[in-house]
Formats: sequence, C-alpha cells, structure tokens
Amino acid sequence: MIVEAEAYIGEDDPACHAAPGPTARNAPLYGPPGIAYVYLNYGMHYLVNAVTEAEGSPAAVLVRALQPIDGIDLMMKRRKVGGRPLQEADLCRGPGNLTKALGITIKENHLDLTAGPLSIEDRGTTHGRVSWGPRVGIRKGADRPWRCWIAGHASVSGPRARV
DNA sequence: GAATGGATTGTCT
DNA sequence: GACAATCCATTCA
Repeated sequence: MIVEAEAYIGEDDPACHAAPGPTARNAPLYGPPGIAYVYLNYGMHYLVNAVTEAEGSPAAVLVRALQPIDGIDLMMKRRKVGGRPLQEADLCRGPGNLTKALGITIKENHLDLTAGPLSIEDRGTTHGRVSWGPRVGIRKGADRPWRCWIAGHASVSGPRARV
C-alpha cells in the first residue's frame, strides 16, 4: 500500500526529470500514462515513478514509501544487510528502500503499471489522513508542496515523524 | 573525451 | 549531525 508519494509535473518543474527536455533517460515521461519510470540515482538507488498525464505535460509520481502487506519474508531477505533486526514498517520506508525490497531495478523501467508483474491499483480506501507538504531531498523546486503522505504512518520516510 | 552533480541511505562521531 | 559510497546522463572542451 502506497503511503507516500511526490509529484513531478512538467518541464516547468525544475526538479522534474523532464525539465531539460526530452532525453534518453526521461523518455518514459513523454510516453503514455500508466507506465513505470525507473532510474538509478546517487549511483546506488533505484527510484520508481508512475508516469501520469498532466494537461499534456510530461509528469510522474514518485513512489516514496509503502506499507508492506504481502511477501514480507521476501522483502526481509532482500533488505537484510547486517544481522540487525529489521522492522516491518521500515522495509519500504524511503524510495530507495522500497525498490530494493520489491526487487525493482532498471529492468522494470517502462513496464505497464496497469497490468503485469508490477502494477498499481486503486482500492478506494485511505488508511488515515493525507497530509501535503514540500518535497524531500531536492534542491530545485523545493517550494512546491507536491509531496503527500499518510499522516503519522510508520512507513513514511523522513528524518522525523511528520503530521 | 573528461568533468559534474543528483528525486538516498547507512554508518560513524 | 556529518559524510562516504557510487553510476549515469548531461554539459563542457
């Protein structure tokens, strides 16, 4: 279950990967909505986006955190680094962690999110109140309040619990 | 052809 | 609270 996400909308958004215009890397953003856009950042973390449609502009939603529901054993195995115990709520806490827990790599780029092994579905329910605020971890365009998360949820990323 | 910086995380002090 | 790890697309010469 997705508990945290950020929107990156259009070439006007300096933090959006589409800001420099169409390139080989951000090509999925210019394709049809409902497609996964995966890329590697900081040389070590894969981040997964859902390509959306925003009045004709290239746009995507970055999936930042999930609450694990199924396959927790497998996630534990993938995330396990040291011998330290791993909290269930931490398995998919943060955009880099969740791709690791789900085994998402660059191979999942451009996958159809409406079908197939990697998909997102609307279950029509929200577990808690949704808060909105500024996006995390970016330098440009940090003023846009395009991050949303479930208030107080244990799997929401960030240095401190946000409400 | 070479340099630069980023939508992060875990570890160390 | 600060910093290293590490790769690829873009930018500059």
